[in-house]
Amino acid sequence: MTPYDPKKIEEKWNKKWLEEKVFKATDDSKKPKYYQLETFPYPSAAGLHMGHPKGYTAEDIRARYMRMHGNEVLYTMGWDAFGLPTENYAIKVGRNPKDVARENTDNFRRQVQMFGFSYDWDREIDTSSPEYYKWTQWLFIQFFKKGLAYRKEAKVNWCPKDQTVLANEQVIDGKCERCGTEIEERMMEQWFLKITDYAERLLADLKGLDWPAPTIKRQEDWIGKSEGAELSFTLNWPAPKMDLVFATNNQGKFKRMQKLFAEAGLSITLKMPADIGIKDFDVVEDGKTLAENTEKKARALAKLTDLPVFADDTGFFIDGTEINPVTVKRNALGGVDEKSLTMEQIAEKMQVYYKSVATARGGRVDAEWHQALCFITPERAAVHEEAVRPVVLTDEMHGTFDPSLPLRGLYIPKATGKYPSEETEEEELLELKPLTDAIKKLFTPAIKIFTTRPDTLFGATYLVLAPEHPFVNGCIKQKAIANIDEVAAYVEASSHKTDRMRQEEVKDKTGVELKGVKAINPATKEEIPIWVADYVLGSYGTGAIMAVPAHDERDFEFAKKFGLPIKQVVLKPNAPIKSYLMGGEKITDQDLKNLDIRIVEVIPSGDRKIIIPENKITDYEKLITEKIDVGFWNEYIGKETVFIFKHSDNRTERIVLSNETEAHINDLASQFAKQKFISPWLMLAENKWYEDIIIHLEYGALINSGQFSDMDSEKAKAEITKFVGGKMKTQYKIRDWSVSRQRYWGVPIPMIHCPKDGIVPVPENELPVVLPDLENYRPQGMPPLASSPAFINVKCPQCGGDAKRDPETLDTFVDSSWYFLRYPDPHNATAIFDKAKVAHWMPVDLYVIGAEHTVMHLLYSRFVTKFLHDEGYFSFIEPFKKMRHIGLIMGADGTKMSKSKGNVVNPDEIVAEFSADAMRMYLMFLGPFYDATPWDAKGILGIERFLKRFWNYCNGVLEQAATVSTPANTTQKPSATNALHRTIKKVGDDIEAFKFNTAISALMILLNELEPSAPLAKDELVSLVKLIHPFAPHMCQELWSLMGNASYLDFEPWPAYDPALIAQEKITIVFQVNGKTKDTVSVDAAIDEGAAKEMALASEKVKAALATAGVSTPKRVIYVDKKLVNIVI
RNA sequence: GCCCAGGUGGCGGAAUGGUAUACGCGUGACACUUAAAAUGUCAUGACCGUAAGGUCUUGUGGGUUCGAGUCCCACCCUGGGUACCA
Repeated sequence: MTPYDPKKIEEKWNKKWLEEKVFKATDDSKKPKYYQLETFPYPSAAGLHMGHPKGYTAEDIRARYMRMHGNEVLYTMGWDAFGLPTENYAIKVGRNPKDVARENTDNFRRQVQMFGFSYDWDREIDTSSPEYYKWTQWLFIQFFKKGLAYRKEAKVNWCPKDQTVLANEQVIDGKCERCGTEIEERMMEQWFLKITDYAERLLADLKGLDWPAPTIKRQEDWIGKSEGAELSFTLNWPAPKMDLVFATNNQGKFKRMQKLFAEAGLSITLKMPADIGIKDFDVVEDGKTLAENTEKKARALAKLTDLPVFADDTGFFIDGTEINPVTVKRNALGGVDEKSLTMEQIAEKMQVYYKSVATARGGRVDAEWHQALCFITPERAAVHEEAVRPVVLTDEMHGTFDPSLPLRGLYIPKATGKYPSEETEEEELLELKPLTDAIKKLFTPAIKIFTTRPDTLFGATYLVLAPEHPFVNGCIKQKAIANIDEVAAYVEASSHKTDRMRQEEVKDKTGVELKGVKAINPATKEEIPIWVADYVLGSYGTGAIMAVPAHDERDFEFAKKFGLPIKQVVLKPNAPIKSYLMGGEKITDQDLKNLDIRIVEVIPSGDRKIIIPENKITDYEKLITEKIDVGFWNEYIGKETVFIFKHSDNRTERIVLSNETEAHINDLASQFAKQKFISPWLMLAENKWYEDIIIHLEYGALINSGQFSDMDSEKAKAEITKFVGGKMKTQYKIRDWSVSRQRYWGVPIPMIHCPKDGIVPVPENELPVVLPDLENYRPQGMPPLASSPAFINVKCPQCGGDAKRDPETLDTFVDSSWYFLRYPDPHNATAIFDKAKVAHWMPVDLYVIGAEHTVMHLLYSRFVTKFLHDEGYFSFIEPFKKMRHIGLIMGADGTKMSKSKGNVVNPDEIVAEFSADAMRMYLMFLGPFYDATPWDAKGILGIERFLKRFWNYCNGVLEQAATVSTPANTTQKPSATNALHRTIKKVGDDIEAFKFNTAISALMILLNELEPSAPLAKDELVSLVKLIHPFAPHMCQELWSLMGNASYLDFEPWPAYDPALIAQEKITIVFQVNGKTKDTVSVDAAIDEGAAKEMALASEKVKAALATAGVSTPKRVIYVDKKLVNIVI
């Protein structure tokens, strides 16, 4: 018998697989494609940790399994080789990061090759190679060209000692990971990718993906969509008198606007740019929405003057969809350069275009005419307003053409029903009313807030602004408030706070009031105070909130601390609650436990006595009135309602009430709430009921809300928003992706800063911008690349003048956000990939990834995919069809493996001591693939034994077949064949379901059954070897070869099973009495109900059990097919 | 705090509402051996019992069901994520 020598076998096959390129994936194969993506590792100096081979083994099993099912499998390996740890390590040891990375990569490659993973090594990629990062740079330039890569000021973590920016992960407890110095936050101009533009699609397209549900949820949470309303709170300030520049050079338009301003009753003097000496300002119209365009235009002008600026922009909406003004103009002009045309020519072309739109839709089309307004305040804040007028688009040309009003004659205003040219002056003003109103609103001092609970507007008792809100700045600058110093100091102090420090203050909110200014609640018309507090973030929504302390926890705490009014406006629906205040003393969960009760509802006891109107007293209410001392609540025990009274001497008393009173009591409770306990303006200072108010965030019937009282709060959202002239709005939490890194070991950002032309991308035919070798990689207050004149100094590709390269590098997440698109065509030197190849292989059919990467990497990869889809590179919109997660391998002590704990298991040592096959199989056997499981050093012995036994068994069968004249299958028991078929089914099902642990256990069970006396026929043995092959490929390939085959087992068909043979197996039927097992019998699978019941009643053990119970005839006999008979007595 | 996952022998873990503890580790006994290792055989949830057998047991307490680890309600604990997102 050949002894099992795994070292030799594994070395032999690893070498052959590599040299013969056995697993090379063919692009034009006729087999169905299957693309399996492996998380490409970050090659650290420490080498692979156990988590890598766990995930990789699972994928290798699947890859080999899929090949045996006739698929052409694309299965690859690469290196995410750029990154900070390598750079830091290189600095520490005084070497070049490139050399360090190469060594690490070599070591990783050696290790994964040792495990025998079936990669196509011809497709190996490395993000730090110029061949790869050329395309990372190219990708960045495509983003830039589409306006999706831009620069803005952003907060960064700065280590003053290391003179560098740190990633969030490098900041531990507010200190630098390496030197322990307290980090600072600095504002720096950085590159961003505009992932926010894709927020809605990134959210919507999650539907239908075969991903773990928690992962989908985390993506959703990260995108953080909130639907709510934007509401405007006017201030008790007069509209300001001021000079205002209107962003137009068109006399007609200007005069018209002047008229509207006068109509709005504003004491504002409008000026044309020419009036203040500005001849030309840059009117770029390439924004996305009307509002964005308008602001862009306004900002462009504002750059040239200190005066406040006003701009507008217009567009049609048909069926609620904006006809993008840029698109419209582009379509209308038909590729002709705008600059070569006169105003009249442009107008004419626009008319023709609109006419064609109307004609295309059948002549007359209902539409909306939107006019976006933007006001740049003296503080340089942008305030927006939008006027909407319903119109009918028509294809009839009408009236005289007015070049200043290009669209007149093409629509009929709904307000007047006449063509604009036929309107009287009064009619025209009527038609323009929404615009006048919008203008009026725009210049009436007001604060916009975003809320998800517009239904609680009547309960908004104060406003809170973020310290960075422009209005706060304006108040300080214009000395418009009574406590300037206090507010300025607060703003100043919070600007020095790090986000971390803000977080620590969650429990203790700070803030100051803006004294001398009040806002007006648009619903109640009452004046409410305005506060500045850093619990409101400047970066979300409008940077301002309405505070509804009765229905928002943060507002509640703030109101409590500063004695602000709390007004309840939503009734709490009947629901259990956990804790409450009673008699000034908090009842804890432990108290409830001691009382052995369950709280169902708590009725606030007001001023400690319940007062019931005399004429309404019923017996039960009388009972309550008499009994009540401190408080009471009711709860349900079993099916009864119990009233519990708490008295001032801490005595509790319980009275059981019948069922029918329950509704009555509840009704009573809600009446109390309305009549007595919920005062419309509950002031902390004046009212000691305060503590009995239970803030809640639920939906219910509105109270104290004027005409909306009694309305359901969900419904009231839209109604109240409409009532106060707000608009429904969707907000996202996701922020744009910051990609600048001020470090060396990454992809150089392919941009050139020219003093004349601004930011210019490196021409694509000059890519890659190669990362230069430097003398010193240490960042010294500036990015390392900035210190290399040879790298930095460059000629501007546009003007040819002196310019500088961008000295920063890209976040490594950019490298990994597209690597799966490179494997289909890894060596393409002329394009990022060949479209046909990507169309063939993508999307990824299976991606196995650590649960720790479920947010960033996936979000970025999906974003890049959608972007390239939009650019026309492929038709799919999601990169990863199916995804599964790896659970961690923990140390033997059940905690995460770490050097400091000394519980790290080194894969090299395990392979040296046992074998690669044993390690692969043991990793799969440890526990469920998705769960974190501890590495038990002894457990692998079981796998080693199994492999040896299996080897010996196979060799035994083969020898017997060779020496004994009778064919092996004559000695075989039928049950062995049946067991084999049962196991073929089980292993296949389990591999499909990622249940590798139970697949292996099924194989062990089979071997236990086969040994020692149930040999399989030789062809059956082949099936068995194939079955184990994905788990232990070296050994199985060797066995296959010992059987005299020259081929590779991976391309042999997966064994089929015969369901009829599985059905022939004996089954065990259980006999129960009242659900307790009394007897088991082994029967043929063909047993029917009658026979089974008969056998059960005939069973001695069942008879004995019946006799003991003194029962002769059972009440019922239940039969579960092929499972059990339960006799109910 | 909120969200997610999970609590089953000495350990890792198995179980479409149907024999709880498969499979493996460990442990014990035995066989082989001069001996040890390796290998093989048997046993191995707890308690009571000489035994036959019985009782209990899947974090806790209830519920639904002929029957619950599995479904429902409440609670406790552990792990992970998140953090003032209005």
